[in-house]
Amino acid sequence: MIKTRDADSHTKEKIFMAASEIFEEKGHSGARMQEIADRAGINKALLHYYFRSKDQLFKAVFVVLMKKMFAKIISIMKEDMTFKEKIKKFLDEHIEFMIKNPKLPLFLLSEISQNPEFSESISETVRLRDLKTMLYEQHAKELKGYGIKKSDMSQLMVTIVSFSVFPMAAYGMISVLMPEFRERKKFNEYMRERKEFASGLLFAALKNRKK
Amino acid sequence: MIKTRDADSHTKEKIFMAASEIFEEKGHSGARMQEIADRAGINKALLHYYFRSKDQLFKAVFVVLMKKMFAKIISIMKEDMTFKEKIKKFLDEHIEFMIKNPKLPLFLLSEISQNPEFSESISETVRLRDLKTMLYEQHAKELKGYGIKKSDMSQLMVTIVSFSVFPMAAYGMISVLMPEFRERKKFNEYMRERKEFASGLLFAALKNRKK
DNA sequence: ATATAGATTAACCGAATGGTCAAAATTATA
DNA sequence: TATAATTTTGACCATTCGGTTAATCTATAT
Repeated sequence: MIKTRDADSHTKEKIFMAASEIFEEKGHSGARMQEIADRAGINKALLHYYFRSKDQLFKAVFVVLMKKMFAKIISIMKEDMTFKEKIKKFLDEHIEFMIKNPKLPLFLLSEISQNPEFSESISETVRLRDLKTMLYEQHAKELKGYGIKKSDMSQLMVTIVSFSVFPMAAYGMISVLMPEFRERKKFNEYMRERKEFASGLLFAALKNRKK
Repeated sequence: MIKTRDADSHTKEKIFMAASEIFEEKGHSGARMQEIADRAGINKALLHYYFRSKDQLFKAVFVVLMKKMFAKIISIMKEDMTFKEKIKKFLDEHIEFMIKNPKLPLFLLSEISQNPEFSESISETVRLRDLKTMLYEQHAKELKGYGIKKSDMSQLMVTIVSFSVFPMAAYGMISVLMPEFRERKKFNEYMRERKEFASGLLFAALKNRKK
């Protein structure tokens, strides 16, 4: 077998990065192969040489971005900490991650909604079968202390994620309604304040909840 | 002037409805004029007869859907109630509205993010200049009682909206991670439970917040 | 009945788009 | 250096897509 030269992975990576950017910005149907080629600085035919079709290129990008998004979440949830510590760490790191990848959340939400057929390839990729059950069993005492039943977990988990993800996904809308956030720096500041606000709100409520 | 026959407005409305559905499902770039014509049961040329171009048709639909989404929010916020009552009513009616229009939230978030040039036509359309300031002045005493400063309002408002909007926008993702919600009925149930959960969480926290 | 204006359609157009192919260029191997 | 394998490119193809046009149809007014 002949070895691949370093140009190989290099080019493939350039394509992959360009594709990630374009797809994140414009989505699957809005992206153009030509534009991806241009940004990668290569000929369009090369796209099809490395990735057979637009769909396959998209799928490759999508799966990686999906993993990227969930990797951190899952690893934090598996660490050896109290529930409260986990949530705080999650808010901190997840918000920092999204500040570096601001278009990612909305991209993932949109594409998964428009292409439900990816569902399968995702649940294979993102291994977290039943995160909420796992978490509940792991922190049963602490959570019961907060007055949280197992049946509350879906509401709780979605709420926690929404604290960080929603403002990021809704950035466009927010910056229209609150023009002070058109400046990206101001918005990032806002997101960082949100770490404290969200965990403060959540645990103030939970503290109050136990009877 | 010759009067328009009933076919006129009827047809235009059929087109508009078909376009709304298709655009909501697939977004601006994913939608096809032919598909819209098919769903409306008319010839493609008629689309261009009533609305000059795809962009204009889209814009017409977008503005109306945007109004539809904000109309209720704004009217509730202007009613004569306590802040707490407003929030509860908002959660109730907004969630019921979204159950009837499940694709709408994600569609608006996506399109506004991809076409920031709509910003202008929106801020004209959606009149709520500075809702959070208005609300704060209206409920100054009540909010101060909760320990909320004016500077907390952006965090608070986004949080309240996220309670209802996020799970709806993230339905695709949620139904992958929590397969029990693939059944739309179960998910709607979940959303209705959320009314209580959200206001419960919020006001439990606020109660705890005042020192 | 005939003329008129608006509504609707089939057929068509040009540009854009995803994709292919054979040749050229580059790199690795013998 | 010669040869084989891989990478890269320009030119090209078929299809899709938004949009146009001229003709047909329908209803109303005179």
